[in-house]
Formats: sequence, C-alpha cells, structure tokens
Amino acid sequence: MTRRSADERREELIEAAIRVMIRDGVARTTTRAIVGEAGLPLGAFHYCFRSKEELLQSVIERIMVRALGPAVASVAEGAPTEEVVRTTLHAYWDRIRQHPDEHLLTYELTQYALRQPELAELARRQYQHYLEVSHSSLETMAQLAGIEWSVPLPVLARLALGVLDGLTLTWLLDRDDAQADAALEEYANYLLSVAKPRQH
Amino acid sequence: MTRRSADERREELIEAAIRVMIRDGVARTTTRAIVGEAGLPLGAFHYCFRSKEELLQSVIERIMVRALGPAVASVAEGAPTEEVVRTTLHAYWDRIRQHPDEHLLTYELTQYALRQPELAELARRQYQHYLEVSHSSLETMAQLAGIEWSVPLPVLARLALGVLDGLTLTWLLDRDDAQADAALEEYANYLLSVAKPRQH
DNA sequence: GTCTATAATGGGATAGAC
DNA sequence: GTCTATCCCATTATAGAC
Repeated sequence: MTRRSADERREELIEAAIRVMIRDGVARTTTRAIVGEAGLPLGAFHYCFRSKEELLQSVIERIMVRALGPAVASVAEGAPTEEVVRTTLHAYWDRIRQHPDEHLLTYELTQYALRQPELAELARRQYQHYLEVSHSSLETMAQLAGIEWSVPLPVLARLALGVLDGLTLTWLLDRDDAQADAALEEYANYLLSVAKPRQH
Repeated sequence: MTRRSADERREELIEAAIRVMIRDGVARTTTRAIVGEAGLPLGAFHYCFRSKEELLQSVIERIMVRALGPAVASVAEGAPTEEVVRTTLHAYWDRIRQHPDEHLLTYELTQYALRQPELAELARRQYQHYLEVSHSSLETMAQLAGIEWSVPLPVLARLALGVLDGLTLTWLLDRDDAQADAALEEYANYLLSVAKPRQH
C-alpha cells in the first residue's frame, strides 16, 4: 500500500519542490515539475495546497530554518579564545561548503519573497532571526572563551552576519576555497582583536 | 516627429525594462509590461531585440556596471588615514542609500543570471569585476593616506566586498540606518587597525 | 520600419469520474 | 481521497497589412 495521508503528501510535495528549486531555480519550479518530481499526478497538488503560493510559503519557512540549524560548534568551556573563534567559524563554513546549492536557493528565495507582498514580511522576519542567531552565537563564544567583546553586541552581530553572508555570496559565485578561507581567517583575527578579558 | 532610430528604441526598452524590474521584480517583467512602460506597441519589441533573453542580457550588463560607478570619493592626497577610510566608505554607502531599489535589483539579477546557462558566466565575471574594484579602491585609499595594508590585498579586497555586500543586503531588508552606520563604523575601525605606515 | 492581429506554448487551477 | 481531462489565462513570438 502506497497510500499516504494528506499531511504526508504535503511533506512529499514540499521536499520535491525544494529539490526542483535547487536543481532548476525558483522560476522554473512549476506545479507540474513539482508533482513530476514527487511522482504524483497533477491533480494531487490542489487537494494538498490551496494554491502554489501556499506551497511556496511552506518551502520558504522550511528552507530558511534549515539554513541555520546548529550554527555553534562543540567546544569545551574554557578553551583558548582563538580555538573557540576558529572552530565556530569553520563550523559555519563547513555547512556552506557541504550544501552550496541549498544556500544559493536561500538567497533566491529571499529575493522572491521580497517581491510577494504576502511573503515580504516573512523575509524580513527571517533576517531578524539571522541577526538574533548571530547575536547569540557571539554570546556563546564569549562565554566559552571566558572573554567579553569590546564592541557592542548588536553592532558586532550585524557585522558578523554581513561578513558571513557576503563571503558566502562571493564564494557561491567563484568557489575559490583558498581565498574564502584566507578572508575568513582574517575575519577571525579581527574577532580576536576585539576580545577582551572578562571584567569581574 | 517622434520617430526614433532602432538604437534609440533599444535604449528606451532597456531603460523601461529596468524601471519595471525595480518596480515589479524580474519575474513580473514581461515583454508587455516593458513596451507598456516605454509607450510602444508590443510588436516593437521584436524588431529591437531578437528575444526577451537578448534584452535581459543588455539589462544585466548595464545594471551591473551602474551598480559600481565612481566608488571612490574625492579626498586630498596626504589626508589622515581616518578621513580617507571614512570618506570612502561613506561614499559607497551613500550610493546604496540613494538607490536602494536599484541595488536590490542587482542581487535579483545576479540570481537570475546564475540560472540561465548563457548568463551564468556573466554573473561570475561581474563578481570578479567587483573584487577588482574592491582591490583598486583599497589601493587608492592606501596611496591617498600614505600607508600600506598589513593584510595581503587580495584577502583584504575579498573581505571588503563581503562586508559591504553583506551589510547592504541586511540593510535592504531591515532599513535600519543607525545599526548599519554603526557596523560600517566598526568596519572602518578594523581597516584603520590594519593600516601601517608605508615602508621606504 | 511600424503596428495589429494571431499563433503557439505553457502555466495554474478545476470539474467530474471513480 | 484520488486522478484524468480540460479550462482559461498570460506569455513569447510571429505573420502580414500598411
């Protein structure tokens, strides 16, 4: 029996849509392509989703959450600041390197969402969320290394998000591993330069 | 006489297409919308351009070149490093703030170009060009301030492009001027920290 | 060269049999 | 609930009158 519940079908269609988007781009992700990828008849689409837009909303929510996940690496408390910073940055970068197409899709979906009045707010909230993750990631680093940042956290968090986002975008275009590593290393040096011993 | 040459019509259609893309997004920029914006009949399109794709190529080339322009501000040679750095960064940032929608379109078009096999290479070359501009901008700053950078220029250039690109993208989403300025200011501090007196 | 009318395609959505 | 067949629309592109 290959009978699936409506919820399972929704799930299948969301994942199929993501695969098609990664492979062919958002513009070419038609309802026909999605159901084809999922091995379902075209009619199945519209008793799982009211419209294509409703599916896209689900896709955007899922892919944007997935783009972050556990961003902080496991480092022992009390480790040297240098190790904490480098390990955290490399953990982020490994995720990018392992799923480049998925991250490219993240940018594409952000652009797409901004153009849909009903989805624009979702895109903005997502970047707000990214800022919060950046913020808490820096806090975790400070705690693990037993330091504090000499730059206000909101400013440092925004700069961090910008650096990582920008380096990611450039790397997605030229895939220059050596240069990306070198730039990330230099950013690590900067972070170390604004780490100060904690005040008691 | 409102007679125009074919070249002038091409020009009008390119500019009309850019206006529509800024207003409605790339996906909604149909040939009908473009000729409508230009005040031309639909038929005019296809004796100015072989296809929609050909127009898009022209649009991408133009908008990407326009996104840069004179990136370096006019600063007197021998000015203090701090002034050179801050003036240059503010010149860049003013451009963003004055034409936010155009810059958002730049990101959208980069994504679009990457999905078109014939345009993907154009997108990559453009980021290569951005890296070169970043490189030469840093060189100009060093010369004006009479310093040299203690970080290898290719690394510094990639980091600079990343920072500016990333901060731009975040600001385009949340339009938080104060936070963007603060982050840019902190990046200026970083640049000053890697500026060293020139060796003779 | 210029424009109108129309072709040809592919899309989202739905009707209705099972 | 499930799927087939179909509708209806918007799109790019072209044919052909002027």
